[in-house]
Amino acid sequence: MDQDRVPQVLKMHKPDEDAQITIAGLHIDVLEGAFSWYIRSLDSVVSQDLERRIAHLDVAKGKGKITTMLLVDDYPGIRPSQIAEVLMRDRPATGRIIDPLVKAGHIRREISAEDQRAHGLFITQKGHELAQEVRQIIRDQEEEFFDFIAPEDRQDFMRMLKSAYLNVRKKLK
Amino acid sequence: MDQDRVPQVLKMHKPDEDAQITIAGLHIDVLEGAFSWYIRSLDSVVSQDLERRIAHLDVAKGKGKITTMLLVDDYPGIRPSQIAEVLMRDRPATGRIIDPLVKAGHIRREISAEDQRAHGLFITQKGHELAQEVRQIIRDQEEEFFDFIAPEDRQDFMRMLKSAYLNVRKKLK
DNA sequence: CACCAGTAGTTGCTTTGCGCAACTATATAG
DNA sequence: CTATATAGTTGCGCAAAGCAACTACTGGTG
Repeated sequence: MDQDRVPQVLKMHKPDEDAQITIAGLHIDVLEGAFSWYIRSLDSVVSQDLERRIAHLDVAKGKGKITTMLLVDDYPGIRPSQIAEVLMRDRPATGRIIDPLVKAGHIRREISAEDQRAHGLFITQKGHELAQEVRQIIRDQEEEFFDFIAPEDRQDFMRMLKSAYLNVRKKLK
Repeated sequence: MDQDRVPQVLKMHKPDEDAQITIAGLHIDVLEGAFSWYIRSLDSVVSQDLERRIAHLDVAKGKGKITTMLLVDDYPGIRPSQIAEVLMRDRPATGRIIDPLVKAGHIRREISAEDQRAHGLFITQKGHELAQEVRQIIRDQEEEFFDFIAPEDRQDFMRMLKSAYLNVRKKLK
C-alpha cells in the first residue's frame, strides 16, 4: 500500500484504527462509534490546554471571557444580550462573565443612548491590548496543539467542524 | 483538483460556508478559524442534548456516569483507577461518579482478592438493564441529533474525530 | 521482620460553572 | 394609563474539577 501518497489526514487513520480502538486497554462499547464521545473528550483536552495558555491573563478561569473580549473589541457598543446569544448562555451567566472584565479595566459599561435599559460595552486601551494578546494565543494554540493535523488538511477538518456547528446551532432555534 | 475524489463530507459545505460566517449576526474574529471554538461549542450543545435524553435515568447529571456504567457492564471487576484513566479524571472525581451508581444499586463495590487496597466493580441486574437503556439512548442520539450528516458521510467525520482524539490523548502522556 | 516508598481509594475544601426564579428599570402596545 | 415584554442584575442551589491530606494496603530493602 502506498502510504506516502495518501493525504495526511487520511494517513493518520491506519486501517486498524477503523477496527476497535482501546482507551487505556479498554474497549468503550457503543461510545467508540459515537460522535458525542469524541466531541466531549476533545473539548475537555482542548479546554485544559487553552486554560493553561491563558492562566497568566485576566481572561483565565472562565469559558466565555475570550469570546467576550474579542466581540467587544470588534463591536464597540455591543450589548450583553448579543454576547449571550453567541455564547449560548443566559443573561445572568453572561453578566457574570463581563463583571470581572469591567472590574479589571478591560471593558467599560455605558447605558445605551437609544434604550435606557440596555448597556453598551466598550473596550479600553488596556482591554484592546489584552484582546491582541488573546488573538495570538488562540493562533498559537491552533498551530501548536493541533500540530498533528498537516497544514493542508486543516481545511478539511475545519470545514467539517464548522458545518456541524452551524447545523447544530440551527437545532437550538 | 479532482473534486470528485474528495470525500462526501466535504460536499456538505457549499463554497459560501468557507466565507466568513456570522453567529447571531456577529463575526467571531480569530475564533472563526479556531478548532477550539467549534469543538468547545459543539460539546456544549451535544452535552445539553444528551443530558436531556438521560434526564429521567440515574445516569443523569454527571459527565462520566454513562462511560462508567458501560465499562463496568463490559468489564466485571474493573477498578476505579482504570475508569479514571479512560475518563481522564483524577481518582477523587472518579470515586464521586461511582458513589451514586452504587447507592442507586447499579454497581457493587468489592474489595479485590489480589490487592486488598483495590476495589473491583460489578454490575447488578438493575445496572445491566440501565446499561442497555443507555446504549440505546447513545445510538438514538447519534442518529437523531447528528441527522444532518448524510449516512455515507458519517464515516469520514468519525474518522477525523477519532484521529484527533487519539492524537490529543497522546499529548497528555 | 521492620521499615519505607509507592499506590488505591476516600474525604474535605475551594473555585468555578450554570440554569432558574425573582427583582428593578425601561420600553412599547393598546 | 395600564399591561406586557425586554435588558440586566441578584440570589440560590447544585454540579464539576482540582488539590491536599488521610487511611489502608503492597512490595522492596536493609
